[in-house]
This record gives sequence, structure tokens and C-alpha cells, in this order.
Amino acid sequence: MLDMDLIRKNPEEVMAALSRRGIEPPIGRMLELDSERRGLLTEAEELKAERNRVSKEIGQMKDDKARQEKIEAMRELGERIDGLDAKLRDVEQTLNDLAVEIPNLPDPSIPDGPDETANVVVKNVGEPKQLDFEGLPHWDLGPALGILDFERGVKVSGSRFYVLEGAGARLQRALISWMLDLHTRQGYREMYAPFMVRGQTLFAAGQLPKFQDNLYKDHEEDLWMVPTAEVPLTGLHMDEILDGETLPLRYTAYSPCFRREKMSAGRDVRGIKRGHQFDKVEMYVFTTPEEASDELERMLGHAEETCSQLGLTYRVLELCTGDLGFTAIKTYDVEVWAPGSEEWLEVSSLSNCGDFQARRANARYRAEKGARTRHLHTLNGSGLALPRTLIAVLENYQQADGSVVVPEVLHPWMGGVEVIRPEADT
RNA sequence: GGAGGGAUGGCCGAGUGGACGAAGGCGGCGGUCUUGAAAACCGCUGUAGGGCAACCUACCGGGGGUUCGAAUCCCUCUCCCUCCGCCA
Repeated sequence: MLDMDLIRKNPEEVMAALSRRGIEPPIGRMLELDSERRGLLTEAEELKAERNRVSKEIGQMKDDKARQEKIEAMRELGERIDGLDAKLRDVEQTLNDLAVEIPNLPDPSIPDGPDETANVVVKNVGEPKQLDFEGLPHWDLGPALGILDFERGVKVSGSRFYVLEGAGARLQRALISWMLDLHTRQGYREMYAPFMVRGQTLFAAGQLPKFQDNLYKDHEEDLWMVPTAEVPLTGLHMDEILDGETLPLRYTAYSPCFRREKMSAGRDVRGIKRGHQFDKVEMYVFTTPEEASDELERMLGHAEETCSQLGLTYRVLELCTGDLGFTAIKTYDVEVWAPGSEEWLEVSSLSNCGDFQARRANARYRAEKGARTRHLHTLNGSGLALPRTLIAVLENYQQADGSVVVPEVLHPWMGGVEVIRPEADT
């Protein structure tokens, strides 16, 4: 949610910033509504002040006749107030409906562009691996190793579902544990948060109302499956005023993620790159406006470290205005190279959301005693998405004999399995 | 799922129609006293919106209603607690 005060004071600036996203928000209409709102508010409040004043008098009046007259007058006044309040609610609702649909303002520093083709590669680490044998894509490699079963996934749950088994399931679990431990060492607090949340929490994270179509929901209760751990983590400090001393708050959490993927029907249907359910380890930070920008760079470093410790070739992209997410002011994507399917896989997306989510969450802080409250700034980043990391590990570490070597950092969780072979049934 | 009891400021807790934005206590901040600290005493100590100054308005779990006037009465929802049932 944008700051209405900012829109009021710098409408042209806001329009210009949003036009970089290729959208033309109804700022003019919002200014009208805002002005109308304030007019109604002032009027209603003046009448309420009078009613409060006279009502006090009524309570102390002895003369019954004069008293009845006042009561009658106040009854009429009350009706006028009711009318104004109703109009006010209506205007506020209309204004709010427009406001919640407007995305965050892109950071001035990020590149302009219509879509993902205009994203800028800002860093390359390592060379895309050339296998000196005929490498397999993971959708062939996994089933051949007996660790990935598409048919049974589909039988059980339908398209875009799969089953990991044996060393495959264990490898994913190893990755999760290792990542959580790594982020803990990097200064994040490990959290285990609900995988189902209320609508209010999704609103705070910027998922509702706009992205309702991508979410799974219980059919009779206000409970939704999370599309990312970012959602419950954003909700942690809803309606709180944090002490500035405690900042930054850095959290890491594992969660499954549930997405309908209606928008990408028919895309990436092969393999485990895009499913309705996938696992992810998330990093999340609540901090001050002053620190947010640096914090994004730090978080990027932490995601990069995850890739490099796994020995993966990766590159960092800075998203252009046209590819920027709804809540973000600036986003980096981290992509790893998968030599079997021969493509770059987005394993992490790291965003600075400014105060956009914090406004929706009513999450504030006070820098010091007596200071005014300010909205927190929030950042989120994957560290990393599991299926794609799994793809990269399998495809990068595959050997000519069809086996897969387990990256050394994962050994502590693999129960002695250092090479995954077709016959190895762990 | 059944029965009952609750939700008040950072915390505890009083308050059943007007004098209540809310007693009292704790905590916190400032001051007096003290070499310093403690104790004692005095004062201050919620959030938001509008004017941006005095001031006004709203908020006692959320929403709606009754009333000239609601923390207080009514309806409804949510959450918490106790007992019973069921259950990984």
C-alpha cells in the first residue's frame, strides 16, 4: 500500500514512477476521493463535537421541557451524522479498493523495461558447466536413478505433482537442513510458522486481493495455503510497534509453498521446475528505512553463498520495472545453470519491499523513546527454492556412469550416501 | 462436536448508561533528596485521523444495532480459558 500522504503531496512523482511499470493508476480519481473524504470527515466531526457537548448538557439538565427539546434536536443531528458517516464509509471503501490494487513504486536506480527480457545481468560467477558426456535432464536422470516418480505423483494428485523417493527425498531434506543452518550462521533466526493463514495475513503480504486466483483456500473457513513462507513471516509483527533497538529482525523459515499456477498453464510442464507444491527456505528481514537498501545487498550475498557453497554456477539479475513484483521496489533474481536441461533456473528472488507490506500489516517501530512511530521496511528472499536447486545439483553433479555425486556440504545429512547410484536403495 | 466463562492502556486490574481515554497498582521516563545508588516524594507516560496551533474526532477483541449519550445494553463474528467427547 502506498502512503496516501505521498500521493497527496507528490502526485506527479507517483504517476511517473508507476508509469515506469507500464501502468496508469487512477491517481486523479484517488485525489478527488481523498479530498471528498476529508471534507466529509471534517463536517461529520464538527457535528459529533456538538453532539458530545450537548449530550453532556442533557445529562445535567433539570428542566424536563428544555431537556426534551435538546434531545429532539440531537436526534435530528444524529440522523445527519449517520448520513455523513455512511457517505464517508462509502468514499473510504472506494478509495481503499483503488489503493490496494496499486503496486509499489520502483526504485529510481533500477532499469526500465517492458518484461523479463529487459532484466540486466549484473554478475556472473563460474562458467556454465559443459559435461564431457551426454548429460541427462533431471526428468530423465531422476527416474533412471529411481529417486523421482512422475507417474505416481500424477496418480495421487494430478498434473504438476511428483514423488521424490529414497536418496532423492533425502537429498531434498539435506538441502533444507543445510540451508537453514547456513542462514542461521548468517544471522537469521530459524522460524517454523503456519502453512495456512488467514486472509488478513495474505493481505498484509500483498497477495490479496489481487492474486487471489493463484492461491488455494479452504472451502469453508478463512484459511489459505501459503504460496511462500514470506506470507506468515510478514504477518509476525502485524499490529505491533517494535522497539528500534531490536532491529533488524532477520528470520529464516522452511515451508512448502502452494500455488495454483493458473497463469502459467502449459508452461514449464516438464520435470519438477514448476509444481503446485514446492519447498522453499526463505529469508526475511524487518528493518529501518535507512538500512533496507544495504540489507538487500547483504541478503543477496547470503543467497549467493548458498549457491557457491553448493558449487553451482550462478548469475545475478537485476529486474527491470516491467518484471518487478507487485510489492517490490527493487529485486534481484539468482539463477543457477542446469547443464542437463540446458537452462538458467531461477532459484532465488530477493526483494526490498520498502514500507509497502508494513503499511498493509500495520507494522511499525519507534526509533527511540518518545519518537514518532514509523513503518518498518521489509525484505524477503529465497534461500533457496528446493526443486530447482535439486535440479541443478542432480544435473551438475551427474557422472558419465549415470550416478550423481552428492555435494560435500550435504554429507552430514546424507547418512553416508556420497554417490547416488541407480542400484543404491537408501 | 457439547456445556460454561472470558477479551479493558507496555503488563496486572477496576469499571452495568452521562462527571471514563478510562480508578488503582506494576513497569518506563524526568525531577527533588543523595558523594553515588537504593528508598521516599512529585510530575509525565496509548494509537490514529482532521486542522497541523489551540483544539476536535475515533478507538476498551472485530463488525453492526439501541440511545440525546455506550467500555457499560442488544445482535453477530473472531480469539482465549475450563470441563466433557474425539483425535496425530
